[in-house]
Amino acid sequence: MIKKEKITDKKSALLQATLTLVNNHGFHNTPMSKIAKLAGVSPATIYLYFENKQDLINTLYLEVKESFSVCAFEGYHEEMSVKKGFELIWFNIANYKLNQINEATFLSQCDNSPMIDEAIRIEGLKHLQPLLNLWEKGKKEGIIKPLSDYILYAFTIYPLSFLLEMQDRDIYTLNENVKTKTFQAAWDAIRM
Amino acid sequence: MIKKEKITDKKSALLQATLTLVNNHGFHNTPMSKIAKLAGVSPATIYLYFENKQDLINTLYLEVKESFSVCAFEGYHEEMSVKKGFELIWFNIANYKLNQINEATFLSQCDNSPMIDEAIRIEGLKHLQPLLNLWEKGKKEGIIKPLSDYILYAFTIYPLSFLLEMQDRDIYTLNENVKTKTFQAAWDAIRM
Amino acid sequence: MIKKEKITDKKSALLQATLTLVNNHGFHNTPMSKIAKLAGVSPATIYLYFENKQDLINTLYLEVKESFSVCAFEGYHEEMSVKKGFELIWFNIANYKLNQINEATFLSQCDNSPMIDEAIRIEGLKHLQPLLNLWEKGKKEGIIKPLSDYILYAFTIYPLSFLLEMQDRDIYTLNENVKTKTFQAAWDAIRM
Amino acid sequence: MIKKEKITDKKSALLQATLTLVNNHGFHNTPMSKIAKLAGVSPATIYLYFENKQDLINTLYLEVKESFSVCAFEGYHEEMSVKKGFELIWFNIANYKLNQINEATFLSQCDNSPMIDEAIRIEGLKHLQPLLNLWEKGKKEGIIKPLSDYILYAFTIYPLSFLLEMQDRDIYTLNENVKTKTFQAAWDAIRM
DNA sequence: AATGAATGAGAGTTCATTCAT
DNA sequence: TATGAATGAACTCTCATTCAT
Repeated sequence: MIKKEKITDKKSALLQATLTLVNNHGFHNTPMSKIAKLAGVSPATIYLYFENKQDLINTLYLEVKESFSVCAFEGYHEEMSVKKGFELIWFNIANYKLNQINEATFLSQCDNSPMIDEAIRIEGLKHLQPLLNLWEKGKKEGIIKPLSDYILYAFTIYPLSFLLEMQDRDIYTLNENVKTKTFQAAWDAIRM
Repeated sequence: MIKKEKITDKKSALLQATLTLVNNHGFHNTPMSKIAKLAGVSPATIYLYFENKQDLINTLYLEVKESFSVCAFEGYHEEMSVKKGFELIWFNIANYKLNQINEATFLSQCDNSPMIDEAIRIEGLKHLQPLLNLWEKGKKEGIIKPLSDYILYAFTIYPLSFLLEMQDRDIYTLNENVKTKTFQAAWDAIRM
Repeated sequence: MIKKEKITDKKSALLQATLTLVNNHGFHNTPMSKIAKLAGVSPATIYLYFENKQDLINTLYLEVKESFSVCAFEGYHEEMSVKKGFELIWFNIANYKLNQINEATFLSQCDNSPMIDEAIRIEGLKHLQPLLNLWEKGKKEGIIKPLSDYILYAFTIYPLSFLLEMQDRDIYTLNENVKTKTFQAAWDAIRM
Repeated sequence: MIKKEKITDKKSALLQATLTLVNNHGFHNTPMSKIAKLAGVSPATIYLYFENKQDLINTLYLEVKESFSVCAFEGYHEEMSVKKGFELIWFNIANYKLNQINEATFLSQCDNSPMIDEAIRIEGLKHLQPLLNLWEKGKKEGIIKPLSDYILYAFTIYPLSFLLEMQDRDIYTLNENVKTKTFQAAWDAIRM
């Protein structure tokens, strides 16, 4: 029992260290040696838990993406109305991005660079399916504009990445009041 | 005169080579030696025109950003109505992003990574001033929602980066008809 | 008793694994971890039976060399005539090299590389003493050319290593008929 | 001109250093860093002249093999009688192996290990063709035993490798007189 | 006796940058 | 101005060996 916990300890210490360092310096400016040092292990130890640097990043990506998805759809069920459902999901995502800053920043970096293997990236995309289903329903009901999912995503969820980045750089911070107004913009963009 | 042209030749050959290589392989997978080879010069020559790799990237970034700005505001003058002005600028930017794919991809890469020095990035932002002025006017006239410029940007211009990336990866392509509908989404997001 | 057998079990499993792996991948491409895995034990266990990698190899070398010697002189007794005795030993060795391919290949590899400690190598040579005695007798009787044992060895036994290697690489295989003719060559080389 | 000589200088210094170190410590105990040090250059410089360690070894192998072939067939022409031709070649090779000890030892090591790529090894074999032709002629004339070239090689040329090794280890040295007698053994092995 | 986890030392290789010409 | 040659520093990754259990 103690043993297993310890193992998990080291593996997650490594993942955590990677998250921090990649966020602050980028993938290519994060040598394995620094990850090891921050995690408090020897560089060689990394290779007990991960095949190589790419595998380490991929694993971290999928793990964070998973935690993101869980947050994104928390409290959501398919019987909800389109608007209510979308509102719930949007705020879930917004809160994740603006509160879990480290994780969100990391996902942003990954999604905007060839740092993650294409196959892994695609695997990570599956998590959004419920949102796509919701949009489908909304389009059928004439509530949402008949646009490609890519466009709907681009004008509702993707903008949050920009706001996250602004917040991360201490340029601009959203408070709760503004967040509600921002949701209105997102909803106006895609509603009929 | 001839001499100066020649110099310019080499410098811009280097910038062009950098653009191509960074786009295709990323900043850290683009060694100076390859840039030199593609530009047809010796690695040492790069250092006659640029201080170091970072300076080369910064210079390229500012140059491309400048060309982007010129496009963005082509045909625009401050007497235009808010809606007309915004429409013009939005389509200018959309066309730039979807047609000048190389330049746009490069800007996207830079804006989404710590590859560009913060100071330089801020300098690049100044170019958008006319758009910010337009929004200011729109807000005063009650045409545009009273939101921070960052939010307005996030929900109108920034989404184009996502669509550019989709197009770049051959996942989704916008035709003219859809582009018009997409503009509608952007406008709906920020109009009162 | 059971205990001792078990120990022997593990030790010989390790030796066997080493033989296989070194034959297939060479000394330096055979990590201790792979030896352990193939033998079904932990890497640390190796060090209960052997001081280090070098000791493991040395031990294996001497063991195989011993089995080789047993084969080489099977059925031989000093009362035999020089020719008969030499013929017996030569065929014994030839059959060993061409049939016990794994062991023979391993010996060949060891003998042709600085992989084995010099002291150990010399110890392994002692096993050939009966053959050297036979040659001594042959020289005295005027049946065998008065050449150094090194030369006699070089032109009778050593060539078999080359043929073994050819066979190992599927380049050339000796059948029984050719083997007899080959013995004739060996004998002609050293007989008066 | 000076420049080209310098280039050749460094490349051949590297090849020479490799020869020495591989001879003394084996391929896998010869790190690139030591090769560089012995050649008086930086490790990175090696990669200006060779693709990687394997390429360095391959190049050296082919170069030495070439010099060996030149020696082996010096003074030989196809009009010679079988015996005279064989004698010439055999002594050429013997002298090479016993005098150019470094080169010969290196070739021996390469030929007896998977250190050289198979394709390169095959390329190196072509050099022996004149000897094979000579044997063919000898077999037709009924002067040489009708045995496979592999066997003829094993009992005439290959034994020299053993003697070379003995000499290299200061165990046994051939003088001119003995060398002649040794030739007799080689010739007796394959003549009718 | 036996182990899985852990590691320090070192391997091959790359690259931004410099220097002699 | 322009260069090809050269390099020191740093990278990722491997492995013989050890240690706590």
